[in-house]
Amino acid sequence: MSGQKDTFYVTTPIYYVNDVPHIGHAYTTVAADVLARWRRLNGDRVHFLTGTDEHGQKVAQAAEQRGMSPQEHVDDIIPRWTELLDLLRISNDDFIRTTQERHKARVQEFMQRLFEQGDLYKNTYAGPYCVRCEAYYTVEELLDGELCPIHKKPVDRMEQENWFFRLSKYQDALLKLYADHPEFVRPESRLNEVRTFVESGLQDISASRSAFEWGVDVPWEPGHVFYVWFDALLNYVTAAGYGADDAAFARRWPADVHLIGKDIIRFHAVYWPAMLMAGGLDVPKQVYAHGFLLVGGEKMGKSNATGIAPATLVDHFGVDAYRYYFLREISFGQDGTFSWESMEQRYTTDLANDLGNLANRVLNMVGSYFDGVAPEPTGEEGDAEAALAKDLRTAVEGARAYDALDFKKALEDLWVLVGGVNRYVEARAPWALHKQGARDDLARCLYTCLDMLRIIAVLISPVMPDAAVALWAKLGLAQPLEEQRYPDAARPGLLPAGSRTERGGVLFPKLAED
RNA sequence: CGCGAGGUGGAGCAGUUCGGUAGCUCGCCGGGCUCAUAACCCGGAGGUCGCAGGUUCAAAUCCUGCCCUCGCAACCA
Repeated sequence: MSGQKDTFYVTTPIYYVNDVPHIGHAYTTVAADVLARWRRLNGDRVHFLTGTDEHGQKVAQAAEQRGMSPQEHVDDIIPRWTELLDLLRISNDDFIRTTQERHKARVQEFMQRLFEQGDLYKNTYAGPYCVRCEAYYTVEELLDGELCPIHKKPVDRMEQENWFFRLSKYQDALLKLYADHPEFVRPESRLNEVRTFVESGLQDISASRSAFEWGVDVPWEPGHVFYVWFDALLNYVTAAGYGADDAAFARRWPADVHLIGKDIIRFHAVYWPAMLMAGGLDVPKQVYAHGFLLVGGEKMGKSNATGIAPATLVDHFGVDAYRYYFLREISFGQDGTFSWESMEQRYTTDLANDLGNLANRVLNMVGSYFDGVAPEPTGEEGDAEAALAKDLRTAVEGARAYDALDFKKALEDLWVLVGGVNRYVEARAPWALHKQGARDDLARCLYTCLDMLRIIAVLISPVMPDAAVALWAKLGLAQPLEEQRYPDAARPGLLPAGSRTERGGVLFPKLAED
């Protein structure tokens, strides 16, 4: 019974099960996975959660159209999401579905508590309502005064008796949270946005729906289900063991970081901490909102998003390149543009030419000059080694940028080392040393190259797990890659001389012309 | 006066917190090397850092005003 938090807990949003997975979903999920793998590399105990949001009116309607029960429907389409995780090598420790009993029962308990302490009250809400959006609109928001601004379809007039959450009661507590813990919302510009919103005055929000049944039942009010956001947000605690496994929950909660897209920041940075305060739980340490992916210069929507399924890109570029591209190309907190051309360029330049070719040329020389056995580094070190040592420091220190979710910086700094080893090879010209018969210098040079490749394999492993393992295998290292720890494994000289390396088999083959 | 983000060589970006040689990738030009996936390495051309003022010995970086682009503006993820 430690009762102490000792686990790094990272989450993605739970994805709306009716959606078709697109690169936006994959972006958040990959980033969370890289963070999880990075913390594991640091020796932390990690709990990485993702999952699906399966309630709501649209799900029920989709099911009805297919002549299925809602549960049959979601069970049927859930593989879309689990396949995405496999496709992208996501190392989540748990996968929550909001239709699971472990979730629903705990949601009811949590909300019952809010009800009993008076944080929920009954009121009537009336207004224009779009069924497809599952949302009320104000008259001003409607197109021509009668059409849903998103679906361009006529809206219904809806009047519901709803249960409301006293969000307004937590306004001051939220402002205190932002003041005391500015790191609660990242990047900083998002915090400013959130603070301004809260300062402008919070209204209570409805927490239940009575027009349909597909949701978590409100225990004290038959015919009502909880509004899907209350249901959905609570996944972060129900999946961590809240109310079911107190020991596990204590080790995990509060979450270290909720990774989200900037579109849902209000729910995570305002409603969610207010709910937790009401429920007597700690708020998460951080909500990190990343930017949007733009496609063809436009905000990604359903139309252009579905045109580029993650699977299409993975088929063409491979899973490692997929993961690498989005994190290297785009500043995580900001919007970024996806294009097929830039992805091709990243692949060819960074992966095939710089890294893949480096591994290939080094392993080839070790094969030719030392029969594939890593030599003892007998020769003296010189200026070339000193320059390389500087690049190594850049890469090793740069890796800490993973902690700030600055993937771009971490990878940029790592590629300083990749370039550095290429420069080192040029400076030492091992092919010339071989011709001169300078065996000691040649051994020093190629040992150093192999040792640097070992470190590179460790440092790329959070981002490119498959490529890291492949490179690790080529180096003939006996100790498993997953047992390596940062920063110890990034110290030079740890590659055992005598390792049997393997030539041939290209890490990142040139893309086929098409 | 709604809020926020962005406007840096041909393209895409970093740098702006704590002012002081304008950096990276790609593209272009020239050279080197030959171990390697025609890959790698070196050098070069190219920018009044949106505009106009101000502070300062010194501003992409601080202050003021303005212009342009894009999001958000309460229950659609």
